[in-house]
Amino acid sequence: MSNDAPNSRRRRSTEQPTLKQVADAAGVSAITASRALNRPDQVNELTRARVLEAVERLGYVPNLVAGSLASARSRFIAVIVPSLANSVFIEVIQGLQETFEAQGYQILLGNTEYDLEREYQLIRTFLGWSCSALVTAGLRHNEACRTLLANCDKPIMEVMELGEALDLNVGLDHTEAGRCMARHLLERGHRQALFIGARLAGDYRAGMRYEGHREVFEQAGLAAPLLELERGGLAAPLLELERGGLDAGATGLERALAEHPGIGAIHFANDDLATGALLHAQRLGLTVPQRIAIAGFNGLPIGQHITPRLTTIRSPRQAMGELAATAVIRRLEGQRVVRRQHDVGFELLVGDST
Amino acid sequence: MSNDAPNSRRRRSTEQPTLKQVADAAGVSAITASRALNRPDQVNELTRARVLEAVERLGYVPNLVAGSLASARSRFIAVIVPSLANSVFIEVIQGLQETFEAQGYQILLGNTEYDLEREYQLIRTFLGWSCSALVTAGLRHNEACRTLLANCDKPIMEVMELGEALDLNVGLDHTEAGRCMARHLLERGHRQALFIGARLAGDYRAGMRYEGHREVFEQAGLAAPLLELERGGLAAPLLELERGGLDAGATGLERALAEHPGIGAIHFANDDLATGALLHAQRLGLTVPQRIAIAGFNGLPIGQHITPRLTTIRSPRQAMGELAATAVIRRLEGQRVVRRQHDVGFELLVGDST
DNA sequence: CGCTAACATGATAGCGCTAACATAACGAAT
DNA sequence: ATTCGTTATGTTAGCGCTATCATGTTAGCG
Repeated sequence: MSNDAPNSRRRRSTEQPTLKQVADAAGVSAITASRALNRPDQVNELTRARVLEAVERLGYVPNLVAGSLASARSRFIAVIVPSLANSVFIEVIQGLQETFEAQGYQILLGNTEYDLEREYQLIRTFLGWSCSALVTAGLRHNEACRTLLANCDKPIMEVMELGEALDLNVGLDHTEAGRCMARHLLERGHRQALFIGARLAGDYRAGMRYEGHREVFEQAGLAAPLLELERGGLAAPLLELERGGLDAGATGLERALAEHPGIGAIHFANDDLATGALLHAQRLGLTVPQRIAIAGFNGLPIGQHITPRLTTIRSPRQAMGELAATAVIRRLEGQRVVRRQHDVGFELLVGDST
Repeated sequence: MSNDAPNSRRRRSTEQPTLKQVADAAGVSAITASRALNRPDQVNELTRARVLEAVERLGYVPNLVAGSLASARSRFIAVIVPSLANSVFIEVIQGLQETFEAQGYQILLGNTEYDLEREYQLIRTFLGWSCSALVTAGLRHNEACRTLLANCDKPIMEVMELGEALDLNVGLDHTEAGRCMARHLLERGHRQALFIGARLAGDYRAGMRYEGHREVFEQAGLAAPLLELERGGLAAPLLELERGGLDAGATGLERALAEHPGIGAIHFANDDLATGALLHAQRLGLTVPQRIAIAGFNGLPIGQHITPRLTTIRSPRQAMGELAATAVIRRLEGQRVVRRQHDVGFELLVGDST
């Protein structure tokens, strides 16, 4: 039928039908077929029906790579997190994914493993895929990253924490969260409180919570000792933390009792550690909160199911993802974004462990 | 210098430098620059150095979309899971991601939300991105999916469970796991055991475990009652399960006591439910395992930290992801894959709750 | 009846890269 | 000197799609 002259340099890879073949089958030009699929309102209804019928009949699957190249748009959203082992990031990803997928965007997930150089490489790769926007967990990047992000002229969304953002920012104030819990401990009469975290160089948001905690205690004229488990960055080989921190929490409690005999309360950097410690305290026969008070951070379900119920701080993580995605989508659709920065806040859950 | 005649139809979108510009800057042809970046061994060392220098100087970021179109390869791996809320899938994803990323592959994550039609749409999209391979959680697909997968001529890896797979398969035998736990319960003298699951139509692997459980009990001449919480598919709006099943486990215990007064043991479909029930039993003052024995499935850390320690079955989920990725990579690199099917097995963790 | 606007469709030329083939230079083997 | 193989590089022609501009067709209007 059509021009099948065996051109010397043909190199079609798959036998997948192309848009051209669909168009021929429907008796229209390629561009009309393209419009029938991507801009239905620009095409006559009957024409469109014929194209869709041909698509169905031939089993056509659009080549999105070619489409992206031609249009220089990709509907990819780069999402970069430091870890998948921490449920906190998973919940944010869930919120992002749900919202982006509903609008036809595809997430490209990158895991830096708490390595800023790795983040840079991921961003380069994702830019190479002409992603429409980038979402990163956290505000800390290395110099190369920051340059790349600043020059790429795409929406950048930084989530998890608030601060001096490159572009858009949805998160919460971790220092304030630390202050909040510290005030709660003081209110409950705990004058001797220890903050326990792990690898604060990597988990720097926990470090910010400690700063808030310290500020409050020092303003009250009290000491604010810190006990850091597995010091160092989170990129170091994982030990106890690998399994979610429950073991590390137990270890933390032991070390607290040994190294800070007078301590009456422990403010843990997260609920995993706090839960591990609480369960361990029960094994040791220590009453919580009478002998030792325990506080956490994150508001994980498990903390609200154990007895005594864990005092902790909950942040709306899934909502954070949803809000972030919504703001990015607004921007992509050309609407002016009113708020570049959005504080999602947090909630003190007063349990029976303090 | 070069031909800058203003062609009428120019439509370069970004100001990003192209490979051609890098090549010009390095004084070589575009293809040489391409080879310098992608096949370093095919290019003279000095030439390559000049190209890399130009890349650095111009801040060139390769356009992977164009590269994929030209080569009809994409280094994308489609990974399709039914949910991100369940840590079980996250762990598999972790194993996959780690292994694939190390080999330069990028994961495209899709979430079906337990909807087989959604799975079909995702697969179409991912095929449109010329993904190199597809990994799906589970063996159940609808007809359209199966057709698409069978005809796409790419490695297909099905993980989580073992059975009649389309291509490659890494997983474990859930029916056997159910049998294993049932035998354990019988050994411990529990003649009156109830299986509690939730939404078994969606979580059909739990249904398989129940089948194994039932088989063993019935062969012993015993009843194997089933209590299904929130009956229906997992795509239905989530209620208690939303928060991970701890609440649902408590509810399950209550209902078990009310509806099956004589029951002495409960075999839960997973550790979330079992942990929720165990903690609730403590609140109710029921001794575990004397008054009621509790078993789970998954081997989550929390189950091993509560008192009494939860009897459960652990499967190597991260390793499953790693093995699956390794097999897919082998296939992609043209090596013959010896085992199309790999049983990763499971491990009975005997705790103090049975 | 001509003029314009709105709609529907098509021809052409890229998007930025790489596969396939072509060429050149050089030493080793015949 | 001729042939061959190896290595390094270049020329050309796409990959499959869509942006851009052009054209045709119909309706609306004074």
